[in-house]
Amino acid sequence: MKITEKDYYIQEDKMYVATDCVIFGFDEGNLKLLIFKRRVKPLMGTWSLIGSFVRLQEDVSEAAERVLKEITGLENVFMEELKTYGTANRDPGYRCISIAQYALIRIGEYDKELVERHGAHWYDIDDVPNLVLEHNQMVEDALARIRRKARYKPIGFELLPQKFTIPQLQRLYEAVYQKKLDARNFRKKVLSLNVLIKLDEKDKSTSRRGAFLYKFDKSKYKKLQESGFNFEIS
Amino acid sequence: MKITEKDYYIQEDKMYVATDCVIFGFDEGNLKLLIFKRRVKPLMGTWSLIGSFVRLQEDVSEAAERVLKEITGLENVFMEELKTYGTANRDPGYRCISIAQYALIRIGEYDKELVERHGAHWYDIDDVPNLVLEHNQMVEDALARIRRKARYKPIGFELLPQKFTIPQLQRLYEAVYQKKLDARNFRKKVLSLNVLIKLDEKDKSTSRRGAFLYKFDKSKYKKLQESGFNFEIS
DNA sequence: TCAAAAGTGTTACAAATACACCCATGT
DNA sequence: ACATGGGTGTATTTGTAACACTTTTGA
Repeated sequence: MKITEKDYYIQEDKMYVATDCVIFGFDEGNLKLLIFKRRVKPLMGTWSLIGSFVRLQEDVSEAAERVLKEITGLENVFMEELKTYGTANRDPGYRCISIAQYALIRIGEYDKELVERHGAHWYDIDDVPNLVLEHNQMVEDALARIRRKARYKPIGFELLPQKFTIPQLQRLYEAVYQKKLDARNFRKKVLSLNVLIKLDEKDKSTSRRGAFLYKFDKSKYKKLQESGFNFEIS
Repeated sequence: MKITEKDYYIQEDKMYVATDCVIFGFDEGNLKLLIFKRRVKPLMGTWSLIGSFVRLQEDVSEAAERVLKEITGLENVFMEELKTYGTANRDPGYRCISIAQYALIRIGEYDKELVERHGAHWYDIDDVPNLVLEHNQMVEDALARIRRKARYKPIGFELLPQKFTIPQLQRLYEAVYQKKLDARNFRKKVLSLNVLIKLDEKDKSTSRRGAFLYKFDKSKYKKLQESGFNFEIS
């Protein structure tokens, strides 16, 4: 027996539900944020996170995946709910709550043409302009989240290309934690986690000597994500 | 200039937004959950978390506070967003997303008459019956959250009465972590956090000798909540 | 040959763990 | 006097933190 809306809920209030996406990338030692210029009213032309209204027939997470794919061309990206921004007066149009998500993506793997067509731009995380509504707050909250989370889950690793060097991984952690780490201690700790596979190739783009490339042992990496670890370092 | 709904949003979908509240308490060595019997259709008579639709003119968090007060009489309770349950088909009535919250309350401080009038009941956390919709999932997720969170924030402390003994605090942590802790190490660690004030009174309800009562140093306790700590123990 | 980043080990210190007995009191 | 939970100290282990020099190689 299908229960119809009319029966029970009709006297309650309906509202818009949106989802906004804080998209982090990592490049050249800097943590970066992908934002774009709004092409729709209201507030057309201002910088904004990507987002969308959630449709009746889609999950909230599907809406986030949809908009991410529309703009970056990416699918199967690490994405997680951040929190709900649900104050009554947050949207100047009509009552609308937003469920913010954050995503970690590999810069270089997204569709550049798509991004440009949508007026998107990567900003250094320390250099983000004013965004629409409370989107700057969302970015701050997402940053705080990944800074905490990086201490017990190998979350930062989602941001690197498939093959990466240990100094590269270290620069990522330095960007996330915003402090210099000791190279010996870092290497020791990372290798002790036992999820890296050393390759025979070297990356010579940052030094004459070159640094060995590594990749993740996917199954061990997954176990580590489930069990967590403790990554306090220098 | 007030922007009206009609201008921009009218072609988008609206839906119901609800909030459900996972309410934890602690008593006699057990972590407990407050649930109640639904008095409204659909699914009248089944066990359920407390919850409510969010109204157009109230914040999501206000809706959660409203329903918590209606049923327990409590205000100014520790409550935090858990996550959104937003699949398209979760509600048999009409599209409705729910933003789950979790609250930690002091058993004994809530209004018993109110609770009974609303058909509420405290269940041991290991003994929770089947709940409506995905509410069992919400409880599991909330449990996982507090178990993790108890390791770096003094979150568990919200569950104790104003005056409490160290063995009581230990039993709380044992209930949250689901393992026995070493009394000496526990005491050492807790006292080293430097947020407890020893009182002259003893609680003799659990032993002939009695255990000294303590209370929290509120300002130090707040600082600890902000800065976090590390509570890995035995 | 030199500049610039990669790679490597050891010691000192701090924190967590394991562990067993005496204390206070009501009955 | 005894049963029950409260309270205490130390040695061991584990993990983090601090620290400086050699290697490689393209220009």
